[in-house]
Amino acid sequence: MTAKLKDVAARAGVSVRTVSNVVNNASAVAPATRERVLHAIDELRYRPNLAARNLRQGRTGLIGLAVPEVRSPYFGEIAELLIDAAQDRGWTVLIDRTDGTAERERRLLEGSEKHTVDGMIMSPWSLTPEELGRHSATMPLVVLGEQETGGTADHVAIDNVAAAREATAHLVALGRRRVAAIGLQPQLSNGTAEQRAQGYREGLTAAGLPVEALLMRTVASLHREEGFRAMRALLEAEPFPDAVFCFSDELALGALRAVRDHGLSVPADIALIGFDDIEDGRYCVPSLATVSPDKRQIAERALQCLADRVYGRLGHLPARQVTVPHRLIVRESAGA
Amino acid sequence: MTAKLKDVAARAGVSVRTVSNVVNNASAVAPATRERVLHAIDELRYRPNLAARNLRQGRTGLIGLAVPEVRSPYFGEIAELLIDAAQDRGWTVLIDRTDGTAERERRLLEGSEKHTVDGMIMSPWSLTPEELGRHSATMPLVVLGEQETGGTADHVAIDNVAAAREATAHLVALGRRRVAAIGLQPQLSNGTAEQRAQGYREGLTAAGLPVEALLMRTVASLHREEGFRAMRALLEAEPFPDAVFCFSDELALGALRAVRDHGLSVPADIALIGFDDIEDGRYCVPSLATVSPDKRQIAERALQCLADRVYGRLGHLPARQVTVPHRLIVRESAGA
DNA sequence: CACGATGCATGCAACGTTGCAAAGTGTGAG
DNA sequence: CTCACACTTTGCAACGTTGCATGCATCGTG
Repeated sequence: MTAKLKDVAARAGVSVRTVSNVVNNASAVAPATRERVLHAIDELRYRPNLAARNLRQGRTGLIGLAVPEVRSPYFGEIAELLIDAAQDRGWTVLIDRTDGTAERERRLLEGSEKHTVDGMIMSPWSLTPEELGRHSATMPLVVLGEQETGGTADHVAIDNVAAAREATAHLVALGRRRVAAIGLQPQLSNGTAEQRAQGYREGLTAAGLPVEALLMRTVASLHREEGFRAMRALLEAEPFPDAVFCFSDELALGALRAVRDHGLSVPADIALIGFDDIEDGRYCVPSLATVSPDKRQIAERALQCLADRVYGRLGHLPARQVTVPHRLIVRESAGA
Repeated sequence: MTAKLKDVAARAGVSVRTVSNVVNNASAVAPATRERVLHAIDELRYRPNLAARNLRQGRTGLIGLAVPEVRSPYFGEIAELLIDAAQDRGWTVLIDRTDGTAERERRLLEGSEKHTVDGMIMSPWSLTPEELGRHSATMPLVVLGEQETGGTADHVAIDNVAAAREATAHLVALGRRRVAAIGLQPQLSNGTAEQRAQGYREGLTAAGLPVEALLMRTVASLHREEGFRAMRALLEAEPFPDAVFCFSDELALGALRAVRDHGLSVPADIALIGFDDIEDGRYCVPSLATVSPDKRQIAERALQCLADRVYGRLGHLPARQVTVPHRLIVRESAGA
């Protein structure tokens, strides 16, 4: 059995309350007493029982992070940054994976109401904005990568439309005329893909190029396989695109492989730009041009929003929309 | 304020205790009563307060997972599999990142004694076996990827020596005579690198080849950059190696890039084999040969061990050593 | 009909901590 | 010498849940 406050108190010859005061250095404690208590704590290897503390205080020190998948490089990096930022604020992060299914996303939001976590950061995939908004009434919620949600959930994201427009514009600036897009997901209520598609169309239109349905490929996920599959489909139809804007770096890596398998060269025959700036893109051959969201700032701002809601009066703040900067990183795959 | 048992009890016109019985379907409850209680629970949107439950029961339903980094593909995949396996057992996984520093590893083990988690799974990097053993006395601990630890911690790992030997033997079987190794970490107490080095040496010796110090490169981490750096160093000295066994796929991906930058071809000029079988290796160009540990089984066995310790009497079982199978996957980078 | 067995429901206490209010101690000013 | 005041310490209650023991019907059996 582990030592508890009572044991420490007995050992140090003071009241339970005084030990608690020392542990939390709340209220004034005489230096001599503090010394004695600390010594007792050390001797008995006392560790506060978090369950009891949480019960008493009504907070758990845990926040939930729900992402479609942990192993994806993008979410992995985001998760790591969030954990750091959380630690600075004394929080521990509970990571959960939604697989991108509406059912798991819903279940997590409901489960998060079991007082397990003080708040939740979610990167939704299938859930409708309305549903997200409904839950934010019950518990502090920050949504990543999604705009325009009802309710009181805060939102942290980059300007996806602008980012996609810039990426497309860059490909056009290279002299490419048949710029394809891989990554549309019309079946999802998640608006991110639609925003990037919108930016892509705007980029083409601004350059006076037509928007061709045949150059826009839908995918079932943002994984390499899907990029591979979509690129192969593009290559089967004549004429080829001479550039492709992929809605994620992983899609781009899959596409890259398909182009090489087809005996063509990147960027000579087909230029590629991805999205997310994952580490792999910096080391593959050729290195991958990409749109780089400021991930550190995403993590920082998301936690700031959450802290405001958890410590401020819940529901008092209106929903906030935080836009984080991004930049286009030109590497070999797009003519660097 | 959220509803509690008392509120539900009042609503349903029964005692608090009966509601608790319904929630946990413990003890017999008359169908009619159960119905009434469930209805009240639904109306009030009651959710059990985990902090209170944990305090009462002395368990938290959380287990800790400490890995050097979350964003690394290998640990990301392992984490995901562990989360699945944990969920099957009603556990939630709390992921923590150690950065591979002894200080953070130590802090996590100590922190895990705050009754936050029921047990811990750790992939140690810098901590000495003795230190790990010491903590396993206080809390159920399962160690991944490390052998020969004192104390009562269980160990789950593949046979690293054999795996490295096989990888080396394969390169030799391709006709390569100057087989280098990238990934030694003599400064670490973590034994994994040493075991792989041992297997590498055995593989060379078995083929009648000399073990050359100049062909064995140390690294500071298992990241791409380090693989890149180490490979460049190997290329600067004449004569080149004609094959390289990297102690991780990430090292191999960095090395691959260095070889290409140097104007050489993989596998024609230099064959490469990595370790871990991460997803990236299947899609890069050329695809990466690798040693593939059975990750699913690692996760499954680790959780089995932990469950045995948490639910069985702590400390009653002697330390167990579980060896999980692996296999060599030959892809383009090693002559497929 | 009496009695024990069974099924169902309940009240009390406790898990380890902290908020609150108040008690005790000592110091300096009036 | 007394009183006000600051400093330090304390006891009690409560957070929401479940283990334990027990009460109260009802039922089946001898």
